[in-house]
Amino acid sequence: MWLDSRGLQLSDYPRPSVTVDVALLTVIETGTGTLPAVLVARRPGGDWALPGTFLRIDERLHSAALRALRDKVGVTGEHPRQLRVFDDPGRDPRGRVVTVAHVDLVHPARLAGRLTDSVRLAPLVAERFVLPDGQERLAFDHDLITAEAMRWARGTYTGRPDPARLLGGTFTLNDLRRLHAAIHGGPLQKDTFRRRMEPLLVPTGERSSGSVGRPAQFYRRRNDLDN
Amino acid sequence: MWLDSRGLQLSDYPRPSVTVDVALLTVIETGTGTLPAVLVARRPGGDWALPGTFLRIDERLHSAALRALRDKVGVTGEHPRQLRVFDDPGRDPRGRVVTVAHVDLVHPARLAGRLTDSVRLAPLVAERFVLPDGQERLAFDHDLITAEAMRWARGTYTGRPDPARLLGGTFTLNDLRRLHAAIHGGPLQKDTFRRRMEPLLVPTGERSSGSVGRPAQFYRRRNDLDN
DNA sequence: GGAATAGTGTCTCTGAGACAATATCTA
DNA sequence: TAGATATTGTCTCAGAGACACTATTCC
Repeated sequence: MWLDSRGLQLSDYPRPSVTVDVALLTVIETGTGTLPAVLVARRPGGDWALPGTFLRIDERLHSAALRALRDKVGVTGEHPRQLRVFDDPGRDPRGRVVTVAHVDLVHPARLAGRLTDSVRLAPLVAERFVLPDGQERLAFDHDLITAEAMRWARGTYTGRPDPARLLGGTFTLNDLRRLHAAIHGGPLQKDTFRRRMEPLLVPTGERSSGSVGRPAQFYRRRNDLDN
Repeated sequence: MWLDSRGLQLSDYPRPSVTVDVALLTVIETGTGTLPAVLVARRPGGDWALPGTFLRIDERLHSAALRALRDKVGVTGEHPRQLRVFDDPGRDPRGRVVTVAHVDLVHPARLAGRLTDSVRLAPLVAERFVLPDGQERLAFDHDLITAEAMRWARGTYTGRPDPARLLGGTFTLNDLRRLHAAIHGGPLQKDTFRRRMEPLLVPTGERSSGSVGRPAQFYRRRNDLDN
């Protein structure tokens, strides 16, 4: 066992606890259009927070993030990435806790069966995530984390069709444009958008039907790029 | 004091230690040209590592990074930023330690007076940082950290003249181009480079002299942008 | 004048952005 | 047919990239 110059081991020193928190983002269809949303879980006290957990001593951050998703919101199969560490000394009333925030962006169908009274989706309206019960803020500093997670999502979607496969296998350019408008938070011109995206897509040959107007070509992502 | 449902507090649970490590990058002039370099410190065992320290329980990451720079390499006044957390379970032989890697890019004059037998600059040659004593690798996973730090540095210098003020107040476009070529790792065309940079600069009116060839205009950074 | 370095003119490509026309479906 | 949506034509503008030319200094 390793000992330092004073004969002490690492665990003899006071040190902060480490948690992971995961901002699991998705998009949902509402009456007024497509909106980004984040998955939140109700805590014992009744307030809402991102799923998170304490990092165990021999655990990797990625595993802890997966465990938080499985145990707190019943979601499996995601691929959370590190966002950054949040370390404000007053951020957790339980004691000194720094958290490694993670983020992922997933298809809403992966979450649909998991929603309960205490696991909900909070849609983004006017740059704020709207919580159930009309609550104003997420617990801890999770409002900061979700804001940074949305910035990450916008970054990954600019210039790429659908890296998180939010649209499934095939989609029309209108589907894709509505998705990007939702994530970006504003309208996008259809011809410019088409020309930027088309080289990254391949038409399937099938066309939409059943609705009014000229049928649209279906596309899928070119898989020779990180689309 | 906060207690959980089992009557235990946070410090009753086994948990990893947290360190911060700082990749302090700079550029140095050598006989063959300008090269990026990273500040390394010799450890008791004789191997080289980035300056780092354990995060104390009530300390912020930023403060710990500054403390590591002050205590381990005698450098003050820098502004390290978070890179990401490195958490490989075997990365530290002393026990379970995750590290929050930080990075900053500073003028070599800020380091020149601090170099000693055990505090040195390792220049980047052919995508590898060359250590003193002909040693192959940095301690722990610090080779991974320095590689990611260089990626960060390249990102911050693309499209901006000199955000880290590596050239001081005034410089010619040739000075600037040599700096960018060193950081980017390859040659840059002078006319294209000039046209991209000139809108971000303001000429001082003075011109170089004393050497062969047509004198060059001196410039400084426009400070109405994050240059 | 010759060597060396600084700075500019110009051409080609590419892509964004905007407007408007044309095409093809449903009701 | 009218209405709705998809798709394309075209014009302008800006910037990257490349090549070659001109300008100004020191020796």
